[in-house]
This record gives sequence, structure tokens and C-alpha cells, in this order.
Amino acid sequence: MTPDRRSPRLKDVAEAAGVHISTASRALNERTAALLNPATLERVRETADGLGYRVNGMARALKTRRSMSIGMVVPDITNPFFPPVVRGAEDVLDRAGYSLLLSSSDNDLGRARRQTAAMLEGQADGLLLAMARRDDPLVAELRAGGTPLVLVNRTIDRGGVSAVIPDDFHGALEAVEHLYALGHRRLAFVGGPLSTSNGARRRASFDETVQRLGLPEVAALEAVAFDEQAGYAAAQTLLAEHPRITGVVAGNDLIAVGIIVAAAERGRNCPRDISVVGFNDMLLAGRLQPPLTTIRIPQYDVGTRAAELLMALVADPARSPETVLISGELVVRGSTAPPPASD
Amino acid sequence: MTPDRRSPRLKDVAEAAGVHISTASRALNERTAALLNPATLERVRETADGLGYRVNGMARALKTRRSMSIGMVVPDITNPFFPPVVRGAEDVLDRAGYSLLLSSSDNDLGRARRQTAAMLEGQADGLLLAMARRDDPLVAELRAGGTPLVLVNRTIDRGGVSAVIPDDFHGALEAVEHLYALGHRRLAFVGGPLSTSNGARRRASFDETVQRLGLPEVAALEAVAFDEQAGYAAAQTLLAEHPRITGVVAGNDLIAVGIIVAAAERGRNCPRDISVVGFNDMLLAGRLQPPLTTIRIPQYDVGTRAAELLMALVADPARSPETVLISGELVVRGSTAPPPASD
DNA sequence: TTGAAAGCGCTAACAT
DNA sequence: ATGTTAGCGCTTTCAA
Repeated sequence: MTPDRRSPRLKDVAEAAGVHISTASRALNERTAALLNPATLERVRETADGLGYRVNGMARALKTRRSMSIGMVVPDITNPFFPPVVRGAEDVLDRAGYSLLLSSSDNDLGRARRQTAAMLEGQADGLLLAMARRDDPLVAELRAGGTPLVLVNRTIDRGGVSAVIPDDFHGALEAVEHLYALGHRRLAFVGGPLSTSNGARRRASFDETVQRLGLPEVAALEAVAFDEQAGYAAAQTLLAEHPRITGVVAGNDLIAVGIIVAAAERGRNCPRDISVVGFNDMLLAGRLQPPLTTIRIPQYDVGTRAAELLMALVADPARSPETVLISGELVVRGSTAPPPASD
Repeated sequence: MTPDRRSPRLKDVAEAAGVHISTASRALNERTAALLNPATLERVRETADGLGYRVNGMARALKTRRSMSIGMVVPDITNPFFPPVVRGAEDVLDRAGYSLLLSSSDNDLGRARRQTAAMLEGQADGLLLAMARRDDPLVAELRAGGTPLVLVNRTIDRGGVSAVIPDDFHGALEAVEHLYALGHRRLAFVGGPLSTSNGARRRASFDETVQRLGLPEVAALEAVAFDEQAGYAAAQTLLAEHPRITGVVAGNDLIAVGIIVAAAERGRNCPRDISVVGFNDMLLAGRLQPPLTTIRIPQYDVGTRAAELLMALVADPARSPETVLISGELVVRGSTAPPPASD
């Protein structure tokens, strides 16, 4: 009763329009449409519309070896740093006609490996990787495989791969100098994991800057993740072991929140008793209690620049790798103030 | 100099292992592996690994008519409501072996139409749509096309399609009753666009509840979007035209933030002079100034339930549509308090 | 300007 | 338990 063939194929369009299938193919392809007689072109296009024809991307991809999709792996889309980055990438890819495959790896190498494998099986034309560790074996594997690759937010120690990352060094320096300018002399750093480039670079910058400033009493801790809970846990230790610290540079805004909460629980108010500088200027950072002083990284731009770089790499796989540093700027709000008068 | 054929094909594996291509195919497919002699199976798998073989998903999809990918369209991944929803969907799909294609539509019908078209050309096996308006023509088109479809967060007025949405009615009711219990009698609603199901349903619930409670002085406004800026703009009007209002139910948390900011600019402190209830309990809602009283919607669960429903629908396209209501609960924090004493 | 034909890499009857 | 074969729907030389 239902002679319904599923969706119309190119062949159906060709027959309905009374042309050969290859003519129909040319008509429906921007690039080759110019070769056709305008009348034929018009006729084929109308028939296609009439039939509700939709090209089968799989068949096309099989033939052209291009899926027009890009895979992106982030540690966790739920971390407020990433949505604007993803959105930036999305917008660029969308304009270039690409679709975005998204995965959260939870910083689990096995998971990331499975996810990228699935993306590559699906013939993703390139990868945006935002979860790399400094010595990430997956990045090495993928590079060896020849996949166009751009690292986002975090990079690896041994270069050789394109990356778009924040200017960690400059950011942490600004944070320290801001606290110093307010009068703080006993500073601490509660950074993210040293296994990540931004964890390590912000830490290195902190160390160097406090030394340059000749600060006598400093502490540096490593939170196990870039989230509130890890910041909270690290701050417990910090506050217990270094009670005289008055200014803290946090690995990112979420860690900063964790520090502020931990301090409050010990009766130390931010910014009255202790100042905290965040990193990133995530969404709502300025509406928090207290509004966060932080290093603003233009997250959307990180995403667009990374996608643009990847598009260039897909177009020319021989293009040599480059690292783009996105600079941040200090945004002073309510979580920093001069140290307590007794100091 | 480079006899390099690109990546190995199934045929290469078969030849290297000394079996026929179809045997190799069976060996590399969970479902058919059982048919083989264990020794052959082992041998083929090892050769495949040795060669770094990776199945070509396009070729497989072309043959099987399944791409193992799902498309998801959200209004804007940058709105803090969506990341947990996306993450929930991602986790379920990942476990089922599916990849997720993500797009932000900016509530633009044309954009959404192009994005879903691209997803469908890529042969997405189903769609998760989080941007539907109550009369969305795109949903109708897609349904007509027979695509497995699940609406997320927002649904359409005329049913016939599966959806996973918050219990808007119950949520808004709880919000009103909370303010009433605190002593507020002059209430306002600053909701999201009435063109969305959650905008309309929360509004209807507000209207009904204030009427049931016999409240004499109420106001209801429609913010043009579910964001801070729209909430701020609507609140300007509200505060100017209804200065005696003491309690406000907001369309969501971002609108609530906009209201609180607008009130502060007019010298009305929240919660001292005016109480505001949000909706969703987005990330960091409890760390804002003031911590937001809100209706908590388990966002991650919305995502998992929607993905589960879609998986069921993909497996059995004849399955009849169902709507899953996810209930919320009131979370009392600092943005609500009894009305000013002078009241 | 259009038609003919080969084949992208894989799976799934069907045959043995 | 394994081999044979016929496409899936499309693009793209090559020929006319």
C-alpha cells in the first residue's frame, strides 16, 4: 500500500527533471552549477525543492572525503569558562559550513581517547582540543595520525601543534602586582593542576613575580581541579598553615569562589580580611558576593581564533603550527582591597 | 617516494590477515563477531590494531543508514541553564555510542532551520530541540519529515511530539506561595517571552495563583528574552509603574539578576525592600549577591531524560509521543525576606 | 553543456 | 565458519 521509497535520492530528482544524474549533481552544487545551462539549472533546482530533496551527506562525504564536521573536546561544558569558547568556535564553524561535534572528557584520558576516536571514525575534518595536559599522549597520537588539530586554552610543553591560549604569564603577573599595589605583602597562589599549561604557567609567573618584588612570605598550593570544590579544599590547607597571608591569586574564578567560601567559614571576610583575585572573568563573576576582581580573558575570542586557525589548517594541512596568545586584562571589583590595618 | 595509501581500509586488513573482506567486517563488528572462529577473530583484530585501522563511519553509515549521531539545538549555550542539560544528554548519548552535534540558534528560526537541515544532511539519527516556540513551524516541518524528535525545556502547544520540560506550573505556584507566606501581598511577575511554553505557563500559573490567594495588587510583565538585560529592562518599567510592589517572581534566574540590579539602581535593596524569586537554580545562583531564592530544576536530569527518550524513539520510531514533566523545588536563600515593616 | 561510468569503504543477504 | 556479490547515494573524470 505504501510505495513510499524513503527520501528522494539524487537519481529521483534527475529523473523528475529529465536530466542525467550527473547533471543534477552539478546543479545542486554551488561549485559546479556555473557549468550548466541556466534553464537546466533552474529546472533541476525547482524539482529538487518540489521533491523535498536533501543531499545525503554520508554519500557525499564518502566520495569527497570531507564530512564538514569538526570535533571539539572540552573537560566539562558545565564549567562556565567553556560555553563562551564553544560558542565562539560554533559561530565561526557555522559560517564556514561546518557542524560541531562536542564532548566533555572529564579530564579522563581514556574517555577523551574514545571520544576523539569516535569523532575521527565519523570522519571529522579536524579537532579542537581543550583538555590537553602538558604531556598529553593523546595529542601526540593525534598529531602522528595527521589530523588537523588546534589546542584550545591549554597547550603541551613540546610544541609542534597549533594552539590558542590565554597569556597566562602576563595575567598572573597583573594579579600579583594588583595585590602588591594595594599594599599586600604576604601573598599566596592557589592554582589549578600543574599538569596543565595554564596551571603551570600561572604558577611560574606568580613565583617569578613575587620574587622580583622581594616578597618575604609566600605560599603556593595546587588545587586538584579548576573548580570550586578543589579551591575550597586547597584553601582549607592554606588558611590553616599560612594564617598570615592577606592576598591570594587563584587559578581561576571557580577556585577563587572556593577560597572565599573557605575563608568565610573561618571568619575571614573577603575583602576585609583577605583579598582574592580570580582568573577568566567568567559569566556572573561581577554579580557574585563579593564581585570578583579577576583577569578577564575574552573567552568568546579564544573560541573564534581557535576555529579560524583550524579552518586554515584544514584548508592547508602543511601550514606550520602557531601559538596564539590571547591577552587578558585586570578587572578590579570587590574581592580585593587593602590589607587589614593591623598589618 | 611515498607509496602511502591514506588510511588502511577494511580490504587492507582482510588481505593482511589473509581472510575475505566480509570476514574482516564481521570480526570488527561486536554484533557479528560471535559468528567467527575465535582464532580468526583474534587474528583479524590484531592485524587491524597493527595497521591502525579505523572504520570509515561514512561508508558504514551509508550502508546501515545510521550515523550514530544526534543533533541538538539550544538557544544559546552561553545561557547557564543549558550546559548542564547538554552535559546530561551528552553522557547518555555517549554511553549509547552516539556523538552529539551542537548548535546555538539565538532563537532565530532561519538559523535553527539551517542548523537542523545541516544536521539532517549529515544523517543525524535524531534531534534534541531546546529552542522551540509554542507555535514553532520548524517543529511541525521536522515532525512531518519523520525525524525522531524530542523537545527539551520548551514544548509546543499542539502536542504530538515528545518533550521533557520543567513543571512550570508547579514551580511558579511555589514561588508565589513562598512570597505570600513571607507576608507579601503586592506581587509582580516578570516572565520570559510568552511565545515560549515556559514563559506562558509560568505566567498562567502566577495569574491563577495570585487570583486564588485573592491578592489585590499585581502586575505582570514580559521580558523580551530569558536574560539579564531583558530582565533589567522589564524591571525598569515595573519599578516605575508599580512602585508599591514588594515581591517579584522572575521568569528565570538571569531575569531575576536583572531585576535585582535595576532595583538597586533605584535605591531599592533586595531583599530589604523587595524580594525576588528566580527559576532554575543555575550554577552559582547561591553565590550571588544576594544568594538567589529560586525554583530548582534538575537541569542535568532534563538532559538525560530527553536523551533517553530520544534513544527510545530512534529504536522504535512508532513509539507514541510523551511529555515528561520534571518537577522543581523551592530553594530559599537570601533574595527573599518579609516585606518592609511599613507595609 | 550534458551523458557515461567508475568507485568512495563498507555491510548484509545469500551461497557454500 | 567463511566467501561472493550487490549495492548504499553521491561526485567526478572522461568522452561526446
